[in-house]
Amino acid sequence: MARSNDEVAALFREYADLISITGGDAYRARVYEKAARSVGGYHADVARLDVKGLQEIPNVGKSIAEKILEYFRSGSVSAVDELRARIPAGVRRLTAIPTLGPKKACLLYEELGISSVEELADAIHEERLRDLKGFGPKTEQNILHGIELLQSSGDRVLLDVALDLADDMVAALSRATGCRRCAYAGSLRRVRETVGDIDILATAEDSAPLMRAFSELPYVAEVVARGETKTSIRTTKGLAVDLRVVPPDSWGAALQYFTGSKAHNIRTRELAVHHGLKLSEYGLFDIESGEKIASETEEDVYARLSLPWIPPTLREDRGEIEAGLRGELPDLAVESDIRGDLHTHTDLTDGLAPLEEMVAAAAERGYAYYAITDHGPDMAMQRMTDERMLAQRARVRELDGTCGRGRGMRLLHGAELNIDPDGGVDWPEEFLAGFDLCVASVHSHFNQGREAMTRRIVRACENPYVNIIGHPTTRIIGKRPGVDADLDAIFAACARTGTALEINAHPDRLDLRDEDILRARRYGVKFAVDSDAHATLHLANMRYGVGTAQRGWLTKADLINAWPETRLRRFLSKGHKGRVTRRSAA
DNA sequence: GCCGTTTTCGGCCCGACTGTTTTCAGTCG
Repeated sequence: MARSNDEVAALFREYADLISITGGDAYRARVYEKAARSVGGYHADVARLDVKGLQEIPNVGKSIAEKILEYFRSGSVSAVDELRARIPAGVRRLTAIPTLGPKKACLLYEELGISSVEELADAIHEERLRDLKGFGPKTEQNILHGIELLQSSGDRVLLDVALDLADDMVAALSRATGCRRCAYAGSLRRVRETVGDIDILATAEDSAPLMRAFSELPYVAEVVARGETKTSIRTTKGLAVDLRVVPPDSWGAALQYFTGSKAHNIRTRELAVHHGLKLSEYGLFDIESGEKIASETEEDVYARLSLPWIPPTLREDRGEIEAGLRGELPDLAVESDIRGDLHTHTDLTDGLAPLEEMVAAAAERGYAYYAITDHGPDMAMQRMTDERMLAQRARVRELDGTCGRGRGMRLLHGAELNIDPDGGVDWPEEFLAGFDLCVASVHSHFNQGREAMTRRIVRACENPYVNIIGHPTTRIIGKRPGVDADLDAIFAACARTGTALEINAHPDRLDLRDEDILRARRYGVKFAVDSDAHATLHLANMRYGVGTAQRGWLTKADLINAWPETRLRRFLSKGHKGRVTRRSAA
């Protein structure tokens, strides 16, 4: 079930689209888009706010506040219903076709009555678009091609896939003649969990050799647009990539511009206007004199807008501009702050590498501590027994303090428990007390009702030996939605019981996701960024988890695995004695 | 329809590329 904020956001996005399609005031449409974003990202449940509370949400004024109230009172908003009655839903769907926007969609509907993607394809084949103003043969082709792309759903790709490709492209372009600097920007630099297209930025006096090198990369399937400063291609796997080339002294302004997000850029450009300046990818200019004020580095550009440099992971217009102006940007956690990984597996259960190899690989990463957390017996196929677990523990104790910097890497013996449908876990408390820490996760029965699922996870938090809720929503990006649970109730339970929420760093999961982290931190919850590694190579996924933590505005104080070992052990004791004694004995 | 260290009314981000338009509108990011 969607959060009520998400329902309202979707409604306003639809309303904004309908306003555009019906040729309504473009500024009004934009206001609804902005309100949709603000509501979607707002921490409090809009269903529980009154007019006054609603108007405290940015971009929500009296009129929009009243529409929100109307929605929760009657289940619909009459203004939206009126436009829906005028424009079939299929017309809005037309605007999902690349190169086809609201204006063309409106014309197609009004002149030809076209109200679905299928009807549009038929109309083109029957040559019925021929005498429509603004539609030529090339437009027809582009629409047909766009429909193909839409139907083969040029989906967003996962962060790790896009990053590998981008690294490769940047390396290739950096070798091209005349390339001064080259880097990827866009959502990839902001470490979004999926990437719709890759933006690459380069500087050169002459762009031609770079554009040529770009078009000739081996995995280019199609050159979509080709200009002097911008070339767009589509890869053989359907991923869109843009290359922008600007003069060398525009590097900072261009990097700022192409890193986005769109909403963040709009805010920074508005800020520029308030300073009597104009901001573009070429620099920050004085409007009156046309003089260039800043352009060489991002720091320069932000500084002239009275802002500190804003880390790319924060650039989503989620309050970073306001925080920057107040000098209150968080000191974000970085990968080198991570002192250890608290959720990893070995070949004792479903991991690929033996304990010794995992420990050696962890030591290689310079960790101060490292936890081994294989599955408990509830995951029947793993054939875990008390004996096997205790034997592993003995071996972990032997290896403890034999690896890493100065042989000082401490090993923690833990388990990844399974949270059963009632909220119970694999072992009784007596046995759990022997572990240094326990991660507990949902692995089955994903479709329990919201209440039962919430109760289930809250009960796991209340277990005195459960320290971390692993991949809290169990979503798999693009494949399985997160469980339906009252996350706010779970966040409150975590804060109350001293249970950390995991930020699972596997690029398929990234669970919790950034928006939920933003909400959870308001409850005072602590987090653990874990790789959930099942092989030595997976330990390096930590970078994606840290990026996600940054997108959730977390500092190292928020991450239990960025804490010194003593502080971590105290947290793991959850206020009871058992675990703390083991620690002091060690 | 929202918003305010230029404003409670009059603004509202900026530029590139494409296609069809002989001067610019539409779309995109």
